[in-house]
Amino acid sequence: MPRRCWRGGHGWRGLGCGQRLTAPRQAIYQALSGAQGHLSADEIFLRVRGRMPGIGLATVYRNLELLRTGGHIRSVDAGDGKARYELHQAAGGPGHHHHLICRQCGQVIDYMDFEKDELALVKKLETQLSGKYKYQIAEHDITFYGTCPNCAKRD
Amino acid sequence: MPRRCWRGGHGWRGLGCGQRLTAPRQAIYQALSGAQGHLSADEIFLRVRGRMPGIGLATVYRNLELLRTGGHIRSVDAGDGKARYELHQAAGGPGHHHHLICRQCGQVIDYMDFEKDELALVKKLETQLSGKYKYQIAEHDITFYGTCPNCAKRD
DNA sequence: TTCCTTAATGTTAACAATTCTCATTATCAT
DNA sequence: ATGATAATGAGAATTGTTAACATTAAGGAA
Ligand SMILES: [Mn+2]
Ligand SMILES: [Mn+2]
Ligand SMILES: [Zn+2]
Ligand SMILES: [Zn+2]
Repeated sequence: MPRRCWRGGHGWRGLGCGQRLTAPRQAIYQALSGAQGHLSADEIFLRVRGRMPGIGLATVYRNLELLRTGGHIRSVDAGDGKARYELHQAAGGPGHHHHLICRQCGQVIDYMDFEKDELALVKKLETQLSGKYKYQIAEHDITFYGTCPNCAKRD
Repeated sequence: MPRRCWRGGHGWRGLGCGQRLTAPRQAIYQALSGAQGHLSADEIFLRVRGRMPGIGLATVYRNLELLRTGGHIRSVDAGDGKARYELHQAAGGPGHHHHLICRQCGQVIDYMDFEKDELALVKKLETQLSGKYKYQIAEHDITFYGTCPNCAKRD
């Protein structure tokens, strides 16, 4: 008979029952926690490999997916063909924010300049859309695209 | 000496100087124009190949990129690993709208329920961000993610 | 502690979307 | 019509990501 697990042995919030707290997993989490977000899988791989030479790239991908579905991190598309990751607020990341992305160099800026207005509109839209299209809305994303001052210079 | 081109020979808005109006290019544009948006490169490829059996997939990719940088189309990430494309408003597409995407099946819904409120907020944000970060902001994207009624049923 | 189940790992091959190479074709300014 | 060269089609190559599989090790039970 399959033994049920009533309390997770380790204390990591979001790591479900049966999921183990391994060294690579912690290292990948710390890599994201250390640098401020928007790292790609291979950037994380290189950083972790500094302290843990034997780690495999597949392990990085596997754990990023696990952390993502576990709600610890979210992925960001900077338009350079590779997924980028950042810590969620609840996992020690920055607060709720949105992105300003340079179409030429891919720079990603976190901004939080909206306060109440934005939140109010988002709430209203969520209610309206949820009712009209019968969607259960889980999250939203607001992104502005443009040219950063650096790229504007050599244009 | 390189001859300069003062007026494009053909009349296609957005096709720059030196760019030629070829049959594949027109067919790809029409494929997007015919079906209502959110087609992937290989979906476009298959449709165009119906009327133009010799076309190559690389040609589709090349022209999608050209149409995109020319401002005729924009790409949408539905989360299924392949880029999807839709006509811009000015190119005969639907009006300015945003997206509601199902995380499970990838369905993309165009919505336009926002009217003035949203536009006002976006304008305000654009001004504020542009000033604060010295970005030239070209476009924005607002997307809500969730579960469509179909996927919610078999959950 | 020791044992056992099985989640997780590292290596490697496989994959799918996209881009590149290059010889050939076709557009269009002259 | 002609010539310069943008664009094409065929296929190989590249890239980000996932799958297979034999091996290791986390952590609950005894
Ligand atoms: Mn961010
Ligand atoms: Mn759309
Ligand atoms: Zn830039
Ligand atoms: Zn769905």
